[in-house]
Amino acid sequence: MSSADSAGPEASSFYVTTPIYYVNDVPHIGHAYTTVAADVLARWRRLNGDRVHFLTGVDEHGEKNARAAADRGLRPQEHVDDMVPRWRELLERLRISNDDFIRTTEQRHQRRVQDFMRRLYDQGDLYKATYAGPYCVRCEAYYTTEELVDGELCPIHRRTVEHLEQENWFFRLSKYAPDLLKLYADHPDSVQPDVRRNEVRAFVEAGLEDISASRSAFDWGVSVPWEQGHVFYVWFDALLNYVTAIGWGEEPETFARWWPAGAQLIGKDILRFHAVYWPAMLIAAGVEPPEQVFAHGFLLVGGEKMGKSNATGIAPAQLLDHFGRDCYRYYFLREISFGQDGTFSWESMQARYTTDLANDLGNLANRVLSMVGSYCDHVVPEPAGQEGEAEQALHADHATAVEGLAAFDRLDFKRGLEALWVFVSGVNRYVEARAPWALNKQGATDELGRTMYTCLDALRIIAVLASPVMPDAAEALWAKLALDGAPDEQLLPGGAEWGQTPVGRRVERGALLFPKLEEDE
RNA sequence: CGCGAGGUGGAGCAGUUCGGUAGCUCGCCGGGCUCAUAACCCGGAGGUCGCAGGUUCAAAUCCUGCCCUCGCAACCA
Repeated sequence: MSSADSAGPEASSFYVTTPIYYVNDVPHIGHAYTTVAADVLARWRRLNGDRVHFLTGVDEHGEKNARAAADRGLRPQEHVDDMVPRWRELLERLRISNDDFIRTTEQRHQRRVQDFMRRLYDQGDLYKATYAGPYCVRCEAYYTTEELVDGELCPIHRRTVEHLEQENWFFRLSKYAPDLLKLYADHPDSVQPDVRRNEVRAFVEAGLEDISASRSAFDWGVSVPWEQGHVFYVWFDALLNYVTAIGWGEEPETFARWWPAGAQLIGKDILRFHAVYWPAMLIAAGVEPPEQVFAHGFLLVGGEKMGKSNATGIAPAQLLDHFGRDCYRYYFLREISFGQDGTFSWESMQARYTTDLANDLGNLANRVLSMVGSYCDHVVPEPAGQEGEAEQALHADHATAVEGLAAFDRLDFKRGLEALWVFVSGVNRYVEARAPWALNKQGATDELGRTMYTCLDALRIIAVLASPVMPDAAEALWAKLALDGAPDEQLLPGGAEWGQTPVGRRVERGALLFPKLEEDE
């Protein structure tokens, strides 16, 4: 938990990234999953007073894009320009609060990639060698003969591979194995979860080979400045986005402010690139590795792994249309342990919506506001009367939520949301315990005021605490309570403390926060 | 002996680090309340914790063997 009593109130900086997505892909729930998690983390850190820089973007280079462009009769740049908007649309629909969006075709990126790579070149970490073998264009990868299916098909795409012989520049990855092992040992947080770190450590311990860092068979990439006809291998280009976007080599102050990244979120499929190659590149260039690379699990659909390659993707738009943005953001983080594989199903999403959002939270807001309307003439009453056992129980639930949400710091969103819901149901229990309808009948005005004030105040706190995950609902609740400012402008821990709801405001019951959905499909 | 993860009431999971009443969500059954989106609250039934041994006063938790599932195995969101 962040210490509230540390002397220096100056905000710490936190840089969070998602992978840059391959423009040529169709956005699916896997992409959205990583992006939402990063967004929640970013919003959570902001809520806790950190200065946050949140980066996402797209990877536009590589032979695959060049070929896709050719198929459409377009120049590569025209093709990627045409593809980028749908990625931006996804961010908007999910209400992602990224501070920057990088495209690898941008000049700022290309220039800095060249500078970075030249540095490795100048110090002898890149050397020229011939690489030959079966090559899958769609993977942009060489395979060994044993890996091929039926001796000629790419194991991923089941397409015929090509035989390629290229003069490539190689990066002396093997040289940095000791540094990597030291990194894993000294900074266990640098690769998370632990399982994943063990995996990469075992991989590195088994011995590293150097990896090719350039391609000469095509030209859609960042050109190698010291050799005509070569472009950098797309992974070197892509990984460097994390530092080029914050001014590496050209804006030292900006760079120093954000780097090293506090959290780089990835899917476990690209673990090796981010937990081995990436820190090795940085170490080679004399740059600190990120504080944390966190690999989440896969979303399984009907027990099947989904991914961009096997195209079993489900369109986020379909889910967003049906369940809405807040539910989308909530569902995946609440249902699945971040870091482990998890199963997505329409039914479980429907269940989460109905139970957690409509019944527990939405109905709570509605019943409280309804009672304030009937019993208090729509006005926030004085918290008169005495606190009793009911309030004490509620305070305990509140503490559970506040403490439990610190799990977000460890990217354990599921635990954090579980804790928050202890408080949500705690307020429902509180309503039962106090039975405002009975107090109203008895004419126990003071007790009634205390009760309704406490409920409204609790809703205010819930709006603040839920705002990183459900920004829309948090705002809607905020408006109903006639509060000033916005839920995400509050700061923890103060913003989630009791007694800050102003008395005397007129509150609005308004529309349901989460109306029940038709039980279709 | 390639590396790793996992097998817990109908479903999905937690608990296994530092052995000692097996917990949660959904579902099911019963009760309560009536402010609320047939919502909310309380209680209950239901488990040989993959299999077989072992250590121990005591094991889901430690040890051994086996079975099953799933990832990774060099450049594949």
